[in-house]
Amino acid sequence: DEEDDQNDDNSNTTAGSILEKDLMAYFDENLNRNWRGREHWKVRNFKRMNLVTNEANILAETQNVVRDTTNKNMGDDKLTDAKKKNKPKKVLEIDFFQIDDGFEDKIFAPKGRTKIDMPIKNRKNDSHYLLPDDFHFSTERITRLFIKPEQKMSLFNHKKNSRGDASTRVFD
Amino acid sequence: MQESDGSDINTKIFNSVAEVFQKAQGSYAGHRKHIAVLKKIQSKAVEQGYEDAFNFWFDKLVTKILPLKKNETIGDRIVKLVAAFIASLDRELILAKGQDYELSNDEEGVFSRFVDQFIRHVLRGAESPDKNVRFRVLQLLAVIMDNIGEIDESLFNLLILSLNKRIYDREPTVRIQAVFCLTKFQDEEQTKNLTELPDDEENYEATRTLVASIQNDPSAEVRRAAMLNLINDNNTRPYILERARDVNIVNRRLVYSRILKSMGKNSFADIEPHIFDQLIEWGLEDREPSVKNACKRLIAHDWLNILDGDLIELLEKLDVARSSICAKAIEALFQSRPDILSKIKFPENIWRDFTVEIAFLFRAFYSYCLDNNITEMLEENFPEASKLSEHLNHYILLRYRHEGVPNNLHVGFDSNTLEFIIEQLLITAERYDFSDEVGRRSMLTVVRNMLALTALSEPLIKIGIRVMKSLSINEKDFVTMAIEIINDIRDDDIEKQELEEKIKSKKGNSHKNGVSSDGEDNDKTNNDATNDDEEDDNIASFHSAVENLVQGNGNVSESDIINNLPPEKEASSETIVLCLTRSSYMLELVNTPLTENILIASLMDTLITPAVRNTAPNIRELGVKNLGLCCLLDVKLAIDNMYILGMCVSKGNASLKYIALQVIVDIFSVHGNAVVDGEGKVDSISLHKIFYKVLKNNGLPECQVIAAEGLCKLFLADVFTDDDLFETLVLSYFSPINCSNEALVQAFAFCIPVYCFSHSTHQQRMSRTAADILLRLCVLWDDLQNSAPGMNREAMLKPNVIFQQLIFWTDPRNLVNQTASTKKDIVQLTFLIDVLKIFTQIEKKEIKKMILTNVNAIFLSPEQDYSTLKKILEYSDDITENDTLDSVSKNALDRLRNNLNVVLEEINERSELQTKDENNTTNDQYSSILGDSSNKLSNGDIDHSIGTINEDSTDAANAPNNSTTVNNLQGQSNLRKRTRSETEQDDTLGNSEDTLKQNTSAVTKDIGFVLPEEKEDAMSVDEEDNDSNSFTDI
DNA sequence: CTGTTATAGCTACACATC
DNA sequence: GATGTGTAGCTATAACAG
Repeated sequence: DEEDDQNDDNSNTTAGSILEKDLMAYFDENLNRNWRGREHWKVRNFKRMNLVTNEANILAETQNVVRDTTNKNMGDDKLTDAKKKNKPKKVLEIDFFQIDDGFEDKIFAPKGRTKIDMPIKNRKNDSHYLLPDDFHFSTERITRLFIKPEQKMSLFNHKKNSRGDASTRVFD
Repeated sequence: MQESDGSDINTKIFNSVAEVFQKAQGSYAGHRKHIAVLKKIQSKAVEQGYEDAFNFWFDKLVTKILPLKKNETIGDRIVKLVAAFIASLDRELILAKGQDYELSNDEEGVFSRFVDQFIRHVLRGAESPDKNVRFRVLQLLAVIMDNIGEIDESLFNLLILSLNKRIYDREPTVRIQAVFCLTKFQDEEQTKNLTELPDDEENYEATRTLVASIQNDPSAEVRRAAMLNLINDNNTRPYILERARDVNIVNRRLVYSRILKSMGKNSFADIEPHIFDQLIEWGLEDREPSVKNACKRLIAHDWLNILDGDLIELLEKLDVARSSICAKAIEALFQSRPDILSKIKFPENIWRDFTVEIAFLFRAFYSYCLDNNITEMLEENFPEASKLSEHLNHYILLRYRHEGVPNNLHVGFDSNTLEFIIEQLLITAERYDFSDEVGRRSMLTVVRNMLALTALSEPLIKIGIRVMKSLSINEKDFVTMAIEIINDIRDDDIEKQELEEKIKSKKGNSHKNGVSSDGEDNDKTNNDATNDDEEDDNIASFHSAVENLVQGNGNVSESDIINNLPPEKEASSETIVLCLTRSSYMLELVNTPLTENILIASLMDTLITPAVRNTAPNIRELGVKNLGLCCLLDVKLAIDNMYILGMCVSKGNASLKYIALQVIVDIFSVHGNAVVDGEGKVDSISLHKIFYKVLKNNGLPECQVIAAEGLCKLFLADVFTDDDLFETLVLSYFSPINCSNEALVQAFAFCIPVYCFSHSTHQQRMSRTAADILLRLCVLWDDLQNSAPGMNREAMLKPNVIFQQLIFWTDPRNLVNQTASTKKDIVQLTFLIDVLKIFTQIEKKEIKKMILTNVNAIFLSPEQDYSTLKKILEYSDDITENDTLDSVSKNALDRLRNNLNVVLEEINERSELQTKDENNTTNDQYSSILGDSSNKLSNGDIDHSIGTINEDSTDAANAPNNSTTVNNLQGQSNLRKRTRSETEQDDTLGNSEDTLKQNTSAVTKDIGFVLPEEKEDAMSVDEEDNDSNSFTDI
């Protein structure tokens, strides 16, 4: 616990120094696939930031790695086992000489009540399975001012300064 | 024929064919031989009068492979064998016919009977309940389709009917094969009918069916099959090419890597220009790198090769003058083909003969070299600045004056071409090396005089001003020059008006009072001609000005301009627009505060303020934009104008709203909250209300987007921190009334996660509001499901998905600022507590289930606060006891409770372990700080207290709060339990006095959210909307 | 250089299974 | 309808021939 305490302090100091542009790139990268929003987002976990390199994280990560590798080894064994079981089962051969009377009846059986057609509602789709227009929202876009695009606001690292002021900067 | 002989031969045929099949299933190796054998068996059978027997047994044996599932190698081999056999027979026949052989034994008849029987046979399985059979049947048909020769009409009809049924098979694999079959039945006639005949359910034309599939089939692979096999002509091409926006990545990529590539040179001629542009833009802007790369490769590799490396020709095809995406295209080109860079040369002799393509290449090449620091190329290819300015001047004169320049070379140049060339040169000039003073001065002269031309197009004004900025010594110099140009334009106009008035009054013409130029138009026979005259005048003054400047009399001092008092007459509205356009582009580049910029202050008085008050909408909008730009330079000015800007948003028409809203957001972005709430300032609440109003008004979707994007910015910057406003923001993301506003949805899809994950205070705000958001949306969804059939029920996400979203947004593991304490973060837990708290307000079993089944997505960890976890457990127990749940929900809830117990157990174990290990020292310390932990000291509490002593501000702020809220919650929970049971009893009696009822009624109000006529306060979380309407007065 | 072939590795999508 | 497994269709890299 004491270590945790220590690490907390470290993280607080290092975390503040993440560069704004790295943060912007981070969000742009991670939200690239989710641009359509709504039903199109996937629970894909955000790629964890590897920008912060404080002791706590290294510690935590190494611990995870240790656990992971042990797990992986176990899992690997299981996987390979499973694969070995699966692979040899493909020794199928048909005896074309064996023709019993009824075999065609099964194959050409009437569909009966089995549903072999697509539901009607799936046969037409107004979207035509096309993507919507892409408005390309990005950190670049939301940091620049509407009427003065050359001027960018600094969104992520303003916290330390003063609240309620977006402290704009000008990049030449 | 004797029976014994007959059955003997019959058996023989069966055995022979079966033997072939038996061997052929093992490998592809002997297929050639097998086919020869089969042919031999067949011809022998025919000879002996046993044609039917062969057909019978062949078909029967094929039947055996029909149940084999897709990709079963045995099945595939036999299918191949059949295909190869039939193809071989067909080929033989064609060959024989071609060489006019006498067909001795009716081979043609044998073949067509064989095919006929085979197809009829396999079609028996076309509607088999076994999907594998259906797949194999269609697969067999597909592979023989090319080689079936002529089939009779009844079979043809049967086949077409079957295929048109199977195109709607349940299984995608079957449909894919059906598509393959149908592609063989296309012809030109059908594609014509595509556009000429109306849609018809009973129309079984293959092309029409395929077009329906390419657009409507849910399976990407089916659409892909249709795309790649649909006949490619003028009628079908749009359907194929629109797949460049297919939701499936592979399909999109194939448009570039296959379709367009195979079209080769025809791509340029056969595709309509606007579609062509669109394709390139879609490709180069695609979110998927693989699609983007496919498009880049198409342009930079395939197309350039087709054109023998002729870059200029490629640029012609890309239509550089019209298409804005070309800059990206050529950048990709330079990147992937560095070899062509060295081949690009701009010799002196082509300088006066630029085409749009050369001009574009010139500018793109320059930018690329500059961006990539290829200095040797820069020195080699680009002239000194004074030369550049000369050339620029040459094209400016060509465009804006018709005489005095040798015309013969440029007879074909229209004004658009020239303007494009000028623009390219100016873009180059903006980043040119002007270290040579003579060059700088001459370019400055050219640009200043260009900007004085009243006929100058807006893009040229924009880039001209930018060039002037880059040429200026400092910002003050820049502003001085720009304002001088603006004043000159205005003064000239007024002078001209006065002159004309004199002439008119001399003529005794009565209609002079009509507002200036509008009246003038009547007198002019040809508007263009007059403009040109005017232009010639300008060019004359342009020349004299050049003279002056070259002689060094150029710069007018600041005081000169200020002393040049504004004339009393007003400039014409056209002139005002010219001035405002120039000033806005100037102001966009200015950063020094207004207090140090007296000239701009004067511009405010003479130009901008009157423009804002002007009645002409376009002038007023430009005025507001200019005003906004000035406000960005000065807080005081911003404060003074907040009210008027608010009025513009609340009372103005759509386009005024649109610009004023942007201005307000930008002002907040720059000045923060300093512009509101104070002596003589606008109330921030009133401004919030404006945002609510715009956000809710789906009649103006563009404004909604600005409001949403703007609010997100301001929340991100922590300028705005109001929970209710934030809640409204999130609600509008999920609201069904906004489902068709793509830009809005995308803005939120980007901004909300950025907000939640950028800071823990942001995530806490989401956590605080999330439960209420969820509740409101659940009610809304329920209502939507029960609404009139006309409503689109898909317009809204299901509550379970919304809940998942909210869980994701409140997950502390997604924060960017990952620290060791992240694991202890309880933001998500407090959200869950709130959800469990409002759980009883949800009435529908269906919705309860959707909530509970997702409850386990919450992140639990023994690092988290003990009492909070405990609280969740208590709520869960409460629900289990008092609610009748279906088994799925119950299981989910039990799992949550189980997990909670495990975690709590672990915390207990750890703390016990710790107390043993650490000999009480630290614990004593902390317990004395905690003071009240009378029950077993838990590790969670310790962690928490550490957080409190730490300087971690958020923890410090939250710790006490959380514990109190938790306590309150418990109280409320008990209270609520009672209320709830009472409610259940009272429900039938219609008692509506308790708080719960109040809540529901509040919620019912929100149903108006869906119904446009009642939408007024539907979305707004803000309760009293009607009190202070600061912006509706006046 | 350009194009082909072989190889391994990757990811979004499809399929199977419960 | 959520899950895990399988696979199509690349992408990258190298070696090699033309």
